[in-house]
Amino acid sequence: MRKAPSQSRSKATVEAIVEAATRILSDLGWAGFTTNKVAEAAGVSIGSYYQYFPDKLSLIEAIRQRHLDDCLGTMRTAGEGGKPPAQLVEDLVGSIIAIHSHHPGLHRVLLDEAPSAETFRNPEDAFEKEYLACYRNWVAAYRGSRGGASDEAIAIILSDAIDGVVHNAARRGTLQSSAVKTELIRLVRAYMESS
Amino acid sequence: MRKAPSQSRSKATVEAIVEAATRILSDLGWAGFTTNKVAEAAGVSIGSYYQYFPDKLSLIEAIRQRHLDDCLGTMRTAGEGGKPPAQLVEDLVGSIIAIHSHHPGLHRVLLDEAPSAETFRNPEDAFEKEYLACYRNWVAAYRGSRGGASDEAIAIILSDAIDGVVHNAARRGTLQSSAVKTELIRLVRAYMESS
Amino acid sequence: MRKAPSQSRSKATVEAIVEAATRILSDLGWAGFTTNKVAEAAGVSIGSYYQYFPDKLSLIEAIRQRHLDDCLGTMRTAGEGGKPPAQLVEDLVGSIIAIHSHHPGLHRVLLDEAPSAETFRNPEDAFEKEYLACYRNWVAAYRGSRGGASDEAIAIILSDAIDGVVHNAARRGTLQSSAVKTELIRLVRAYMESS
Amino acid sequence: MRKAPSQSRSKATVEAIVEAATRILSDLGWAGFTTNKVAEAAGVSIGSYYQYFPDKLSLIEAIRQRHLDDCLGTMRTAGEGGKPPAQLVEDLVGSIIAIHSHHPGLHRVLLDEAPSAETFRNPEDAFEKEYLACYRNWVAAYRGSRGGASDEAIAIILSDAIDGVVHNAARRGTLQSSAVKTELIRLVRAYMESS
DNA sequence: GATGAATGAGTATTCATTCAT
DNA sequence: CATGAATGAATACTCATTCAT
Repeated sequence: MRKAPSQSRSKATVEAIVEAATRILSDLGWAGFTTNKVAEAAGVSIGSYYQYFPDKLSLIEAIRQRHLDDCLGTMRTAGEGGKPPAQLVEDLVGSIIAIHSHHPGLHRVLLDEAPSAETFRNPEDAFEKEYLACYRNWVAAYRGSRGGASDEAIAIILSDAIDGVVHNAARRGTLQSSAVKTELIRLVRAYMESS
Repeated sequence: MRKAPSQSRSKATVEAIVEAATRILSDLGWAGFTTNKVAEAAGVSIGSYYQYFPDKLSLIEAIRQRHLDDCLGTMRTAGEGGKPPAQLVEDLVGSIIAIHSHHPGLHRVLLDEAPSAETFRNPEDAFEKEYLACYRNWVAAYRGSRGGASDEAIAIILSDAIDGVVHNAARRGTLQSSAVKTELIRLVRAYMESS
Repeated sequence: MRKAPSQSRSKATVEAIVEAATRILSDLGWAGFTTNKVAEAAGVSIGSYYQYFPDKLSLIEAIRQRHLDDCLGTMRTAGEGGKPPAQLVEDLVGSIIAIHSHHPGLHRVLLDEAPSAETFRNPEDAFEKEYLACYRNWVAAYRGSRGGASDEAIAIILSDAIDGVVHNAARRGTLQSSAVKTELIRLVRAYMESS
Repeated sequence: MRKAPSQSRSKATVEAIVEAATRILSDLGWAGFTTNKVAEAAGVSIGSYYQYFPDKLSLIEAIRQRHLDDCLGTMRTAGEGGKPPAQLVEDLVGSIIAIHSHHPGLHRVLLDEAPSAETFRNPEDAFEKEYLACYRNWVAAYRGSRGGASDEAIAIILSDAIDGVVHNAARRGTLQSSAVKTELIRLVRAYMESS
């Protein structure tokens, strides 16, 4: 972002922009997503848009970031509190599905239409590092002292498999299907308990 | 595609266009991918391009289709010939990894930058149907007569999980890592053998 | 220029653009000079404009270049043919005044409003080098073997003084005044004949 | 200017703005010269800027005016005190060169990039009138009662020739070269003493 | 008087696509 | 069939200027 909104007036402006953008992206897709249209929908002048966002991409990134923050928040809490492993899996899967259920249309656009920044799925990225660290802790807590591959290798495979199942279900609009949740849980448990 | 290339000269033209497009997409990314540039790189006039492709999207789809055909081919053969289940998994995973290793740069672009047609991951799409059917057969062959979720539900989860692991590894450039293959095999086996 | 106009159709296009630009610059000044307006006035689409000119500045440069070519042409011929010095001066001054009389409004805009390229009055520039060389020859032919400053130093002062007199007269619209010509000739002769 | 700064605080504000503007123009050129940037560099809000300057052009004019005032000051004193003609020329040329040596980068921008007001080199303009009057007096004092063109015609030619030599030297960065000064003096003397 | 958030008209430039030759 | 000159709708982004606080 070009400039941090300090006063409450500007905070509202930024909020309105992000919300309008989410709506437009959801409803019209990437093709209908123009900075002028976003500003208008937000009830804000195009000039105000560029006070806070240096360009078009940075708005997409801001939206993506909010989603990533949600995911990270879930990961941080899902591992807390010494629950039994079975519960751990159910909570994690449930949370991730819940997060991706908020704006179903948005995810398809974000995944398949909007261009991604360089940092997307880049292991050097700060978010990716912390996200993976959460998974690593979670894996360590789950598997106990069983042998085999490193926590990190398992964390990556697990994270990517869940990512694939959840995102593709979101694309198909079947994220609410109970079968998806049940089977995903079964998948995770089976993998975690294998040798 | 606008018209099927019947003569051999036409076939060569189409081939040249698709190859040039693949190269440009790989090297310059979606941003550098313009129809005029593709035509020039293919040694063809822009007018000729539009003889064979009705628009820009159809070229992307043609490229994607080649990849999907590869995947389908693998799925068709991977399930053949009454191999033992353990072998079945190894062959499948190995083939999918091999397919995605051909143009590493291209996949990242296709996944994260290029827009997808409506048919992408659409269950109504002919490719999706056949692809899923392969998985279903494969699942049926593997699991035997165990109870639980339907073959279809399992096939979808499995396909999506593999998709997630393989595509994210391709994005990171770690597709050749042996840990990816080993763990992916373990994931599939564990899931297939669970209750 | 982005691309040389090879066919006669495209040559006409480029010509129409440059002419329309000259007219607009002359009539509306730099403020009214937009690429879209130029294209429209030239009876050409904005797309055609950008086939031949990479940006807005390059069109200004093209116009300036034509003027510089005129000046250079004059300098090349003004020194030819062993005329007596007195005649030399009169021909030179007359030609320069004539060149600047073609589009009186244009010069004021080009000088005082339009941005100049890096090469403007840059001694490293090819045009500047050749232009100065002409002046040097001319000075050498005029002064004979008199001592004093180098031909080059004299050429620069002379060129700059003429430049100042002619351009300021053009700005004021007094270029046609016979006093300007008479006195400029007197200035040049006096300088050339001084010790 | 919108209003004369009467209090000392206001004077300081105006001063800070003009100085910041000079610096920015010098360092970043006309392209980097924006009212917001100038205000920020001056440590003043953009709102305050518009208290003192009605628009952007007036700031440029203020900067130019300071330079013109310098020139006029020089002209006023250069002609005083019954010096011998030879001394007169040397003082005049020396002063003009000195004035243009203060901000070399600024002059190139002011001459070649910044747009000029309608008053620029406009004979109706008060500055132009007074400046020319100085030159006329100076010419009259120098030439004595020799015949020929009017004092005014000579004054214009002289002023423009000096303008050309000095400004072009400033553009090239050769204003400090002693040859420029020597030859310019020689040019003026030769012209004044001819016929 | 001072502030700085907000404004919005204005413009250069791209690139998929057409069609006369 | 091939060519490539021409098209023009569409859009990101700037920056001088205003005015509510």
